[in-house]
Order: sequence, then structure tokens, then C-alpha cells
Amino acid sequence: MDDKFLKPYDPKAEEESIYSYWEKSGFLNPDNLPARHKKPFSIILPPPNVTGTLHMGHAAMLAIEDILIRFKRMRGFKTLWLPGTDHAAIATQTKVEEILYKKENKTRHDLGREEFLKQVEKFAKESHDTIVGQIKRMGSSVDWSREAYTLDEKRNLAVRTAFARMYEDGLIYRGARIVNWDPKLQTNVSDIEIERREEKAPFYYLKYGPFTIGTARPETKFGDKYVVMHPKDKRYAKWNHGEKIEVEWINGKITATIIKDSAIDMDFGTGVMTITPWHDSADFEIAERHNLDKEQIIDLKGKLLPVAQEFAGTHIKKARPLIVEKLRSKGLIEKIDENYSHSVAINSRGGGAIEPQIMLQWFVNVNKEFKFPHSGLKGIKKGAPVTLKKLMSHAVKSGAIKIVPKRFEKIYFHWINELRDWCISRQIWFGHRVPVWYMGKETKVGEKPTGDGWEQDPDTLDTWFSSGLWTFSTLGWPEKTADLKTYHPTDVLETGYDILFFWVARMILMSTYLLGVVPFKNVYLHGLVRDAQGRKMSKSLGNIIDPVDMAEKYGADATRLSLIIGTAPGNDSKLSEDKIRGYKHFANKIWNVARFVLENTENMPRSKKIKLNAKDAKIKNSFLKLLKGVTKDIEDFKFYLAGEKLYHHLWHTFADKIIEESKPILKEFAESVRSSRLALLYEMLTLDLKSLHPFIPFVTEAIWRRLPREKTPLIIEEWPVK
RNA sequence: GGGCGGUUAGCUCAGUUGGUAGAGCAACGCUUUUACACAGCGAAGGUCAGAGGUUCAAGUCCUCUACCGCCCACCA
Repeated sequence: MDDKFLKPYDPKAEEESIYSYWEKSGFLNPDNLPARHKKPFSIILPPPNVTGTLHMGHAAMLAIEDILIRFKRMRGFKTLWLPGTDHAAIATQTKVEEILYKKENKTRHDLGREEFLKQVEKFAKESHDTIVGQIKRMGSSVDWSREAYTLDEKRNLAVRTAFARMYEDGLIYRGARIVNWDPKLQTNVSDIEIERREEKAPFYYLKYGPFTIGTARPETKFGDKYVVMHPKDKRYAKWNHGEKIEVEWINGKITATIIKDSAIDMDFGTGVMTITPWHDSADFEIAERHNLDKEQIIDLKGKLLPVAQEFAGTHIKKARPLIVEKLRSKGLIEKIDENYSHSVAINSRGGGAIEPQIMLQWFVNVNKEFKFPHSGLKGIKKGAPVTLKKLMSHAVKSGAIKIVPKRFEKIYFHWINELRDWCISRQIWFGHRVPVWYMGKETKVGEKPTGDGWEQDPDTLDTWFSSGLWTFSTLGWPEKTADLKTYHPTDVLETGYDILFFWVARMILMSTYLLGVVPFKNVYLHGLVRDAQGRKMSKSLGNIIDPVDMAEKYGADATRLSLIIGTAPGNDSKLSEDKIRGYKHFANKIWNVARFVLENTENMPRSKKIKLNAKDAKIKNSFLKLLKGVTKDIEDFKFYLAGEKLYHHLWHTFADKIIEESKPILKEFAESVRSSRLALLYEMLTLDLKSLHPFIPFVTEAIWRRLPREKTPLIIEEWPVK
């Protein structure tokens, strides 16, 4: 027996060498697996953003996926887990801009596009290397030979190809539409990137000719020349749609037009409002319906334009009190409600308050009907009329994709129903440049045209556009590769519920549209990992528990187990250092169980197979029965249950009962009873190691390597039950 | 405004199709018996948020209420 067993298990001394043992074995690459591994099983790793380091959420994701992968590998599947990283356009760019500003007091404009991008790429490369190290540290059995990056050559080609196809089918269009402009980050963002915050703000009742209108934003009201009311509002029945009136307004007399529109809520304020179509999406839609003029009031920096006359050039924040003062002096303020509260739109990507603007941008049309060009999607025939929206909901409704936990299916459908066109262009520099070239009135889409004089669109694509292609761009699409044929659709997508709309939905859109198949058969959603008090982990709270720190202190196995047991799919979980420490004890327990078994079985004959007596066979069978349940639990994505059962069995059945009961047997009983018992102990140990391997791969492999009878690495051992 | 969760032992959470309430951790008592004190043995701990209903039987199904949390929304 190895002397190491005489001391407590030291994860730090084992884990690194065991990971390189797996790497060297070649078995992380499915091409190298033994012949019994025929049926493919694939998971594409949700690519971490190259914005720094991995957090506990990533560690949870890696743990869950590694359990599935190791389980399937042991069950004889040709198992592929493909890793990669995401350039995360806006997040990474913002991060580098922050660093640049802090260190050198410079903005990206001081450096220029080319030089700035060099710096971002350098940062991304460093993050990437850190992340790769962290993924390995957690014991993730990914196939590094297939590693991908959303911004590498192959993925670039996939992005250009996808864009061009969608453009040709009329599903991508360029249009002047109202978008969510962030004056702070100087880019627009899509609807789902917006967060809303409750804010208390004074609500002004202003005299607008014969009407009283309500507004929380008097600084936008200069150009308001349409006054809108509900067509059925009796209070305003005497006014007719289209009627013109003269009103005294902020900067003098203007001609206002009466508009009747049922979007008006008669119960809100006075039931009358004026509209600012350039800076409010609801107003924009009213203006579109009635073909009204739209005028820009605020520029992209947040300053008032000449329409504001004396206030032109003033930032809206500074202008508001001045404008209110002017309104007051003109007697146009009827009253002010100081207790008004409404929600303000904020750019969730670390940006500022959203100031809607009408801009020429690229959109994905989710409602346009087109003929489905594929035949691989159950329930939709080739040539049938579909929309992207329909494809997205059909994939889940038809059962082709199952979401765990199921309640998220409802949430998904709800979201699809409300879905509007997806704005995919951004005014940032880091990312996939929009693959469109202009020369005069000519436009080319897809690949760079030959010849001089072509100008590429300056914008970049929403980072989720390339992530949407991830399940198949990583497998070589648009080339018709063997990998694509073998591993797509993938089996499971495991990710956080917080990116169900951002990512999962977009992957379904892209895969069904471009390939005519679902991107994955199952979606498993995990929750947020919170601190012991249930708060989000954040730098500012100082409550971050770092997965690598924990792996160093208690071992990667303990860290993994702490993220699995006691957590249900789709639910947030609470994590404390104590919990992780507890599972370190568990790793030590197995270690000592192994020591006991090895000490006693050392002299057992190695070649001959010993038949178990009836009592011992019964013990073994009841464990096999438990393992059947565990197998089903894993198949059903109930990892917490499987982990707990195995934990309980090893500790309270094998160690506390079977081993304790074996001590007198080994001392006093007849030779035949003793040899059967020894064989049982050894078999139970190997069964425990095999079944626990997906959960705590390091310590199980560390013990396995020291078993005198076992030669194959545990990572490709056969799972003990069918 | 719409939707979705949660409320079970001190803490964290399980509880599958209704059938005598479970685990881990913590706390308590005893035990250093050569696998392990990162341990063992033992005991303790719960009107399953509240009210009503269905049922022979409800933590589990239905209705309502309270509190906590999340998501969505064009509250001018």
C-alpha cells in the first residue's frame, strides 16, 4: 500500500498531476476513446467571457457539466465536451476602457480604433489563459484539442455566413428605428439589455393650450406639436382628430395637432399627453401610426439641440431645472406631484441611463414570414411558411427541446410572444464588424468585395449574435464537417437561467433557421450562487468566494460537491466556506475507507475471482440497486439527489456499517467467510469509486491509481450499472 | 399592471404518482476501540406560513390570505 494513505488526503498534492494524467491519456478527446464508445454524446461549454476570471457560477456550471460528461463517458458514449471562450464585445471593451482610463487617463478615442483593439485583444488573451487554467483546476474533462473562441477565424466565417444568409432572406434589415441609446457608453443596446430602476421624480402638470398634460421629463418637450387623447374619452369629445390649435409653449407660440389614439390610458394623469417620437418608443409608435413628423431634441451626448433655442448645447440634466423655472415664470405649470415614482431605463452592461434615439441600425426581423428551407424539424415541413418567432416557440412546444426545470418553458413562451425585432448593431469597436460594405449606392453583404473604394460598416455586432451560432460554429459550420454530423444537435445545454433569453433563445433561433434542427435536446438551467446570507456575490460587498481559492484550500472535489448537493435546478443556492470544508472531510473519508480496504486486501490473491457468500452478495446487490436509482437520478438531471445518495452510502452504509461489521469478521471468522468479506470490501470500494468519480473525480482517480489490480484510468472505466 | 417561484428541524435544503415527516451542517452527551477526531456511537430537535375545501387518508391536490424573492411591461 502506498505510504500516502497513512496521512490525511491532501488534495493539493494530487489534483494537478491527476489532471495532466487525464490530458496525457488522450481520453478527453472522443476520437481516442476505446471502441466500445460508439454513440455520441455532446455538450458545448457555455463560453466564459474573457473579462477576467471565473466565479462560483462558472464553477457550478463546470461541475454539473463534468458530472454529465464523466457519467456518459463511463457509460460508453463517444463523449465530447467542447470548450471555448466568448469575446463578450461590450463587457470586455468596457472593462479595458476602465483600465485604460484608470491607468493612463485616456479614452479609446485617444488611442484610435486600431491601437485600442490591440489592447483589448491583449487583455482578452490574458483573461483567456487565466480562464483555461481555472477550468483545468476544477477538473473539467473538456477536449482542449477542439477549443474555440467566438472571435477566431472559423467563428468569424460562421458569423459572416449567417449574417449574409439572413440578409438574403430579408430577415436582417437596416432601418431607422427607435433604439436604446446609452450616452455614457456611446452605443445602443438591445431591449433585453435594459434594466429598469424605480425612481422618484417630480411629475409636472403643464398647461398646453386648453389642455393639461403630464410629464416627468419637461426637458424633452420643446418640439411637442401633437397632443394625443383616447378616441373614446368623453372629456375631450369636442376635439377632432387632426384639428389644429395654437398654443403658447416653452419658447413661444406653436401650432399643435390633435391626435386620437387608443394607446392612451384615460385614467393616467389627465388622459392627454404630448408626444416626443424621437426620444420615446411609445411616442414613436403613435407617430408611426399616424405618419407624424419626428424631430430630434437631444443629441447623442445628451445635449439639447437648436430646437431648444436658449437651452441649446446644455446637457439635459443641467437644463431641466432651468426649463422648469422658465415654465413657471410663464405660468405654464399647473401643479407638481412630488411623490411620483416611475421606472427609468438603465443599460445593464455597466452603462448609463438610456436616452432613446432614432438611428439607422441593423435588425433581425422576428416576424417576417419566409419559406422554411429545411426538413429536419419535426412538425414543420420543408417550404412551409414560418417566422423566426414561430421556429423559436415550435422547437420547445413540439418537445424537441426540453427545459429543466419545466416552469422555464412557460417563461420562455411568454417572452417569445412579446418579442420584437432584435437590434444587432453596436457602436463599439470590439467584436465582429458588421459584414457589409458600401460604395456609393452599392451594398455588398457577407465577404469583403474585391476592388478599391469599399467602406465597411463601422458598427460591430451584438455579442449574442455570434454566441447564437455557438453549438454549430464550434463544430465547424458552415463547413460540412464530420464533427457537425456526429455531434449536432448537442445533447445538453447547461447554463444559468439568467441568460435564457439572451442566449438560449438566440441559439434556438439560429440553429433552427440555419440548420433546420434544434441546437440541443435538453436545456438544464442552474441558478445563481449566492453567499451564505443569500446576497449576490460582488466585489463591492466583498463577499466573493473564489472557486480557485477554495480548490486550493479544500480541494476541487470539495468545491464541486458543495455546488451540487443542496441545489435544485433553476433555484439560487447559498454557499459558505463551511459547506465546502464539510465536503473536504468527505474526500478524506473515502481516502481512509480506501486505506482500510487496501490494508486488509493486500494479501488477497490477485488473479482468482472469489465468489461472495449469500450475505455478502446481498450487500453488494443492495448497493447495485441504489446505483440504479442514482443512474436514473443523473439521467433525470437530479444531481443533488444522486450526489447525496452516494455521499450517504459511502459514509453511513459502507464505512459505518459494512466496515465496522467487517472488523470482527476479519479477525475471528472462518477463512471462507473472511475471504468473501475481503472480496466484498474490495468490490464495494471499486463500485464507490466508479460511481463517485463524476462527482469527485480527483480523489477517486487518486485512489484508483493506487489500486494494485486496476490498470485502466478510472475516467474510462465502465459505469457499474446498465 | 401581467407572470413565475418560495415559505418543512437552529441553518441549508430534499420530500417523485396523496399512504406513519427526511438528509447535511450546527448544537448536545458519551467514546481516543490501529481506516479516519477531517472520527465513531447515542439522544434531542418539526401544529410542514395561515385559513378553508376535496379524500378513508393532504407537506403533497383545489381556493383564498400573508410575507419574501424573481422575471416581463410603451406608468406619458
